[in-house]
Amino acid sequence: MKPKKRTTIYDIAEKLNIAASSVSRALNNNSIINEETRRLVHATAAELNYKVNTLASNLRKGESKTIGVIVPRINQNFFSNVIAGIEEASYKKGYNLIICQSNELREKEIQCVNTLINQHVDCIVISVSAEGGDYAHLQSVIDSGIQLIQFDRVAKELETLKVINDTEQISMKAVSHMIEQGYKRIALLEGPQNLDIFKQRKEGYLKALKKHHMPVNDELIVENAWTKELGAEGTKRLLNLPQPPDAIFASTSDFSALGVLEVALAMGIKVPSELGICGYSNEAFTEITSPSITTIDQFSIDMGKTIAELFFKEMGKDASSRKPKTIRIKPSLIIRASTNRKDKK
Amino acid sequence: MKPKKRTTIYDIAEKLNIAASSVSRALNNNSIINEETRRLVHATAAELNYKVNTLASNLRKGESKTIGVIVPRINQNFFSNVIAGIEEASYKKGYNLIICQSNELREKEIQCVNTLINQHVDCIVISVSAEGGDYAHLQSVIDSGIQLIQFDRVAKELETLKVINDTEQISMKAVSHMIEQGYKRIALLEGPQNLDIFKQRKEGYLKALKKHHMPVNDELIVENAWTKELGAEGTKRLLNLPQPPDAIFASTSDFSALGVLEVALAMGIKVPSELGICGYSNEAFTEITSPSITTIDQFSIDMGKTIAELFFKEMGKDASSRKPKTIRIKPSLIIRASTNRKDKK
DNA sequence: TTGTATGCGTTATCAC
DNA sequence: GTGATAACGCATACAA
Repeated sequence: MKPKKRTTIYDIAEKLNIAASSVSRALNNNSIINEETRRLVHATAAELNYKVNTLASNLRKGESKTIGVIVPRINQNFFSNVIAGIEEASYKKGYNLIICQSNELREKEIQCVNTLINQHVDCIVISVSAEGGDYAHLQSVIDSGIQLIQFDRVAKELETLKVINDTEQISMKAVSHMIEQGYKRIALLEGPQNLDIFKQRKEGYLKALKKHHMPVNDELIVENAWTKELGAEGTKRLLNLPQPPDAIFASTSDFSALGVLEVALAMGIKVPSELGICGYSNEAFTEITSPSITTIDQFSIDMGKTIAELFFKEMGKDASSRKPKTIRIKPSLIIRASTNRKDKK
Repeated sequence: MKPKKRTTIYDIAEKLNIAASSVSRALNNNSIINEETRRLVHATAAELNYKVNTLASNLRKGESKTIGVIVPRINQNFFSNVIAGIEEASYKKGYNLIICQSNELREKEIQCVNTLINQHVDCIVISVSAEGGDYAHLQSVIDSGIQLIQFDRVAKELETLKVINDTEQISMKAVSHMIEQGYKRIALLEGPQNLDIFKQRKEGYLKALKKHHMPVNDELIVENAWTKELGAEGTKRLLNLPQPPDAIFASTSDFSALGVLEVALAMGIKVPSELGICGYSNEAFTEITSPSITTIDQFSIDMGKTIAELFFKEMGKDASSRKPKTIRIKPSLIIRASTNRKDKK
């Protein structure tokens, strides 16, 4: 036996001897419908266990009430928090989320974009993969008349809605904080420079040094150190220099900061007295390492909510009157033990 | 100007002076179609930037190629890992994920279920919220002919597909391990007993005690201690008993285990020599606390993949020939410093 | 207030 | 091989 056919508005109409359109109206509490038929329709719908077919409804209405989200990895704290934020805000408005992960691969990202366009989502929210390349696929989202919102890792050349952190400024603040703590040779672990956010973190680092009239030392800048392992590796190199750094800004992530910490402890280097460490993202574990790690909170859940709210605010406007717009969320420097050598008793 | 109408198969048909049905066939490389027209259609489709309307296609075909996932919280390590696993496996098969979070609320969970039924998803994957109550809404999923797969937190009375851990067994193993380490008074932090998984963890604890002929002591069992804060609170009470425990099995989560650790350290109690601690879930941070925390790895990403594979395997069968089936994934005890007092030098 | 007719974009079933 | 046509389930313009 085949799975039983689901009841439609026609089944209800037939049973009540009225037109399907009336059923539709009654169900949507739409036009001025007789209270009695409205009641009857609802009762019968419940009785027959009727469920709207959102597919059909959306097809007819030309909207999907769905937001597509593409992130490099779903199971990364920052991203899952953003997603949770988007979900919370959009659910209230009756919107659903379709989630895809690009796994940091351009090819998969393109596939995801196409799937979401095909699904006729009303909006695509994306944080681009690290692989880089051109953004023709994102342009085609815009061309399809679908609202595009970039967040965190954005392609800045694309004129879209963007929700980002004030990355450069907070990075500058973090490095300035280390300088004020008396650190003299501050190293940088940097991320892939084809992503703007990592460029900006580096820029903040450079500006802080400049502002405090400190020299920029290329041997203190380590490329592509954005995992715990790469961070650890870079740290070993740094600490074995003739003139090793006395602080490290792991601008890529808290994971690389953790790599730094582990290497330092293994080498018997005292944190924060001999080496200051600052990470990025405020991962849960930064609070509980010993010493705890200074880091930057990106307010990821808020970011998600902001994204959803931005979409709903811009939703009404039709494609041609859309203006690019950037919302900046001010991150916050969380000073912990790993850079705090002045307040120590 | 309204957002420009998207091109349909009719636009292609018109341009090539053939029937829309032929376009459809060509696009799907379906029935035996002339190679030349096939080529032409594909070329024109690309030229006009044609994108299928999955909504329409799905409506016609009566399937959605979509899997709905409901979890208490998206941004919780275990769940985001499971989701990542499901995504990875189902993406390959051309399936999309719609994600909802119940926020541990029964009411929202019911809403999520309804939304997903309305969306005509092909399968609903759920880990039920802690609030409990009856499972009529899940029954209605089954009644709608939608495949239902429960994981981790399952309602065992419902005859559905289930993917779970061997919870009781691994809990027993964890407690046995502590006993073998020489701990004599082992306390339990337990979770909401309306959820089977927490019942089973307790059961494992009890069985381990029994097996080793150790007394069960009710004052060593703390109810509802499933956050870091509640874990800490419970620990304070335990450690202030006339006869305090010398080990704590934080069966609810690593977060409560962390609460235990912090309280112990604050009270100057040495871990593991004076107090053994075992958590649950293998959160990233358990590896980097000092001492590192013994815990249980649930293989969450594998669990996600298993769920997706199970769905695809059962997919062909129609609703009436579906049999309940439970797949058990063997978790693994990860012994770390917090319970290891024998191997110490 | 209600019914009739039509279309959303596809695909499947016929004919030819 | 290809074309015409109906149908998926719903919502709306229009008529009544």
